[in-house]
Amino acid sequence: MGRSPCCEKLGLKRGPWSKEEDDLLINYIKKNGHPNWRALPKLAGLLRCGKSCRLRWTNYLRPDIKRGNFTHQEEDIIIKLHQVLGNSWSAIAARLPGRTDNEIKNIWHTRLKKKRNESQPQETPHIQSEPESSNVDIHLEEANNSKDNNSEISSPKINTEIQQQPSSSSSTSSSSEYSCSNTTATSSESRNQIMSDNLLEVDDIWSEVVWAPVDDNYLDLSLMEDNYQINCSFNDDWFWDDLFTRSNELMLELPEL
DNA sequence: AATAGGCCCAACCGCGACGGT
DNA sequence: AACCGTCGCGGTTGGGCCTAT
Repeated sequence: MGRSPCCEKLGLKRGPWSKEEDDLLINYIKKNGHPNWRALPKLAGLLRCGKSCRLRWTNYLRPDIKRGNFTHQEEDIIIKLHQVLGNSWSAIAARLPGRTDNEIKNIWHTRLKKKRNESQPQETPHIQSEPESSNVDIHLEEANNSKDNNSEISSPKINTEIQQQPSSSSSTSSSSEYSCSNTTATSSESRNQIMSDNLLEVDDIWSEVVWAPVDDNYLDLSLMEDNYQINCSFNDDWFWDDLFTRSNELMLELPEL
C-alpha cells in the first residue's frame, strides 16, 4: 500500500530555487513563522511543495546557518561524533551550531570518510572500518524540561547512570557494550554516589569525549580512563577551551592526561 | 583547446515517527 | 485502536565546477 506523494507534482516547480522564491519564503517566514509547511507555499505565493520549502529553509535560508568551509576542528568533531553516533546526521548537526545535517552528510561523504580512513589504521587499528552505530548508548534528559516548570527551580539535575553490559571478553575488546539511563539525583550525596558507582569506561578512540548533564552553573562529570577519574567544574580553564554546547547538552573534550 | 573523470553540494525521494481525530 | 496528515531524517541523485590528461 503505497503512500501518496507528499504533494501533487502538477504545476509545482522543482529544481534550483530562484532569488525571488528565496525572498518570498524568507519574508513569509519572518512574518508568520512556519506552523504548517504544507500550507505555507500557497500562503507565501510559491509554486513549490511544502517539503521543498522546508528543505530550502532548513538547509539554506535559515539566518543562523554558518556558511563557508568547515574548520579542521569542526571536521575532527564530525569524525569523532560519527564514531559514536553513526550516520545520525541530525544528531551530529545538533552539536555543531550553524551547520546543517545535509551539509555534514555531504562533507562526510566527500571528504571526511576518506580522511578518517586514512588516519585510522595507525591510530586505532582495532576499530572496524565503517561502524554504523555506537557501542555506547547514552541518553540525556532535558535539564530544563518545560513540563516541570512547577518543580523547584534549583532541584538537582539529571545524572547519567552507566552500566557495563556483560562482555564476552576482556576490557581490551572493541566490542564492549555499555548502556546508560538517566536518574534524577535528589541530593549532592546521592549524585556523587551515582557518579562514583557508575564510571564510564570506553575502550576506543572516543574515550576522550564524554557527554554530561549540566546544572545551572555546575557540571558533574566523571570519566574513568586509564585509571583516572576526572571531575571538573565550569571554573576549569581548559573546560571552556574545549567545550561545545547546544541547548542543555554539553560536549567536552578532555585535556591530555 | 577539448574532454573525461572527480568533486561538491543543493535538492529530491521514500520511509518512519508522531500527533490529532 | 486505527487512520490520516504532517514533519523530519537518511539515502540518493544530478548538474555545475574543477582538474588532470
